[in-house]
Amino acid sequence: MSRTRTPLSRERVFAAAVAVADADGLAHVTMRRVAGELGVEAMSLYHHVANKEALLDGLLEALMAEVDESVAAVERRSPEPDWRRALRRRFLTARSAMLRHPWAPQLITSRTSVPASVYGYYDRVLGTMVDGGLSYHLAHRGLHAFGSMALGFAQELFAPPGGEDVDPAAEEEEMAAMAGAFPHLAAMVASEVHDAGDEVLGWCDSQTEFEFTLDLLLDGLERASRSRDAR
Amino acid sequence: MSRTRTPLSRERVFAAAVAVADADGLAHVTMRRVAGELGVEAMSLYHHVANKEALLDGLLEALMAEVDESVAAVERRSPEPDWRRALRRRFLTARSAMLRHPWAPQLITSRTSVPASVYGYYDRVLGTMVDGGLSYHLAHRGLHAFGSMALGFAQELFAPPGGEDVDPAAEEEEMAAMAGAFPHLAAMVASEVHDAGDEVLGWCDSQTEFEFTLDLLLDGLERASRSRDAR
DNA sequence: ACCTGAACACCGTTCAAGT
DNA sequence: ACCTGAACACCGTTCAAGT
Repeated sequence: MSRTRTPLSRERVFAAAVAVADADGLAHVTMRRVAGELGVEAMSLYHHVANKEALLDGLLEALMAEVDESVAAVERRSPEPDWRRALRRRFLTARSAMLRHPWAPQLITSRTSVPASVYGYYDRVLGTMVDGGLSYHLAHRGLHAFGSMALGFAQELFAPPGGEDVDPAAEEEEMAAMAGAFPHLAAMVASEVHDAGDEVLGWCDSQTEFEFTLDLLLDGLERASRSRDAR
Repeated sequence: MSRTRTPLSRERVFAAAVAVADADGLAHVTMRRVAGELGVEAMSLYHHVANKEALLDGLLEALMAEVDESVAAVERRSPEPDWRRALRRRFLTARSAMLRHPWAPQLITSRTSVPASVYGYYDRVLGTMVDGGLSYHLAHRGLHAFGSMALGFAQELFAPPGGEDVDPAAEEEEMAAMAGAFPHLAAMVASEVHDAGDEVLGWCDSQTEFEFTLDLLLDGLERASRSRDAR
């Protein structure tokens, strides 16, 4: 039994946190559980992270590192001079990275302070807009307009982030109640399902919706840039 | 000491939950704390709500009831036939209601299933678009594009929902680090502060940004509607 | 220096017991 | 029918103690 005790480190702690979140969802990322993943007691973690907040900050840092890598890889392969196309592709790349970690949106929205890695990412987004000819004023508005879309996810109210336990029975029940109580939604579902021929619960193609909204914002920003500077 | 024990009820429980959230933030909305607010033991709550999830669902229902009231009051006072102006005003009314409860965004994004009251609200938003001449297909895209903006809040990454404890020292420190490490963000802040003459931390007018993004989306939807149906 | 056991003050929730 | 006390299995965190 040569239990070669690899010494703990911040990196190992954060990697374990990612593993737990991927496997069981964000709610299971507890000091005790992450420690268990490393074959150690909960209290040992406190030698490497100040407290649970710091653990979650590190979890977000690890996630952003993965996003940054994905984005950099794509942009190295084929540089894109047009700012709109560059941002579009970058956000969709971020999205594909985020989709591998369905707990990401909930983690980001729960953080009260944004770690440096997120600032770094947004700094590059801003740089792309300014290099593309947008004023700082309009680029600033662009940052706000994109919001979390820059990181690859929209505020999807009817398709929650997931990662936690989703009750399909409750969802079914909601759908049934919906048909009776909400005439416009029911008519819309009927109309869209008719066009798509898809099954009822799969009719929202969030990838398509994401791209549609993104293009609405990109087009609007460019139009504002071409006419006069906004406001 | 005539402790006139008003009997518990779902309504009283949810109202107490709102009071706790308003006073101390969402994290303090616990079974024990809400019960304490009502002068009762935690276990008594279980006679009126199934569990904590149900308590949070009720909290959201109470919030939506307030939003619905605000919106209905405005729309009774002065009906608005134009769908864009109607939605714009409705979302801004929702926003002013949400701003009274800074814990609202976090509550909504944390919910894994959306309660009926939210469906009702979105059903009316959809109805407004369809009555305004948008196809169900485009109106569906509109619902996704608005996302949480329909409820009055954007995914503000650099101005977190708040309600919980915010550490001003840490924020100060982040700002200082930003200036050195993130050239584009630093230049943007400098440029915007110069134009506005405002203090450093107050330069993001989220009301203005919210309206700008909202108009970008409304304009884009109308343009898509006027040309041909999207996609 | 790094890890740990026991302890503290909290959680949500169950269950048998009170009125 | 409605409320409760004690208990259980969890949290994050502190602190004195081990190696």
